[in-house]
Amino acid sequence: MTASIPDIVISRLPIYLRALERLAQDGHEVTSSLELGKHLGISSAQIRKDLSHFGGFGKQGTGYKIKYLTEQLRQVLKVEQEWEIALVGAGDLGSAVARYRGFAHRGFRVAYVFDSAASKAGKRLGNLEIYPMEKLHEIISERQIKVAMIAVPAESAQQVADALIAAGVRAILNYAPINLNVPAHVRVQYIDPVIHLQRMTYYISE
Amino acid sequence: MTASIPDIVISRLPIYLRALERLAQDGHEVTSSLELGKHLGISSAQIRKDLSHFGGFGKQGTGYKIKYLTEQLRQVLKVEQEWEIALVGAGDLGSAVARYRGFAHRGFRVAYVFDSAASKAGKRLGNLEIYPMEKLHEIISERQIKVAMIAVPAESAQQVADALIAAGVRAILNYAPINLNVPAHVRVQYIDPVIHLQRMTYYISE
DNA sequence: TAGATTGTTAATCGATTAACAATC
DNA sequence: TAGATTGTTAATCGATTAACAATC
Repeated sequence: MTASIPDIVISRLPIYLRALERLAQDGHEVTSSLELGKHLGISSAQIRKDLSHFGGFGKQGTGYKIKYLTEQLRQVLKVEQEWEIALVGAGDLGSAVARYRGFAHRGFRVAYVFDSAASKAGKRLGNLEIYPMEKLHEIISERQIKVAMIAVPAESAQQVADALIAAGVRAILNYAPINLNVPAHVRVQYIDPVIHLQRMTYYISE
Repeated sequence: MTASIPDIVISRLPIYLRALERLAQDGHEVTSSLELGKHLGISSAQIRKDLSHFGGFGKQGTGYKIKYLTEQLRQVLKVEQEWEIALVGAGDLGSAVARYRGFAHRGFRVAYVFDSAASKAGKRLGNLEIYPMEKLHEIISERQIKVAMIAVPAESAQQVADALIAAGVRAILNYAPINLNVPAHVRVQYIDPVIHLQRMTYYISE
């Protein structure tokens, strides 16, 4: 615990968690680093090494109890309880994100939605009220929201990020196709489908 | 060109391209590895090293001409011309993806949409017709579609992937929260917002 | 017990960075 | 020319893998 754990290790834990949940759904109760590795295209040694940073979760000869390992990984990642998320942007993309049912049971819930359009303020998105940007600081700081998603055009993404951070947000998932400048205590992740697509076309030959 | 270029290098090129396009939009004509690196939080040495895999795109003393470097990177990534994309799944998420305007001018266009629901077949999504799954093989193989996106529930994602690959698809962007098993000649990328969120909460302390 | 699989060490492999000659 | 920045080499750093003793 003294030496900090490489971020690349942290980045694989959610993948393991997702695979474990699927194995559990399929009725499995126990798995091994070899089986998990085959599912994910990762070497068994890497999985064991990654997990060993946090403790010995398995048993020699038998492997890992799925339910137990799942609980442990949830604790490590701090997703045993639900984080309330603030979503900024209620356009096509923001609406789809707000309606996405995949957050439930994985540690997150979209709890507040903001949009700069005066025409949208007060309207509803599913069972959520859309708040104007003027309310952002008050709500986020009072409710101590730490996690946010940005689904606004690239041009306004940076200023939205600044406002979120000023209100206390510590983790931002940015759907706008632009790099954000943030202080060191804030984490940012990006979702840009084009980046992924461009990364694959390189390999497509005639 | 004989030694294959590391995938991690390829994965950064779209990021560089996106930053260059933004600089161009902001009226810049020239940049340097140092400036680009500051924007992206990457060392200038890494940027120069990455680019040098493909040729000398800059000039000592002055840096890189943005327009020229942009063209070169587009060629390397094979996105000078537009790829037609097949989208499978026309639910909330698929609809938002189909309507997303960020593909234009970045090398991609959603050209065909498929959905398994009989109720949706023949309906329109924007200006695109929704085809039934039965048409998938015929259309994708005849039009030689090589790139596809999957926006169906996790339970059916693998069989959709199998069908796409059988029809000739070589690159899949998967929005379903599940790992796909694909043959070696097919590339897969994943978009799962929860994975990104879980990767950040680890770092949030009280 | 015999077989299987973990956790961990050491070896290998690969990626990043520092430094600088080349040169615009 | 003097200053700046590239492209590239060598050094450093870190991550992955192989191997195996420990042990269930």
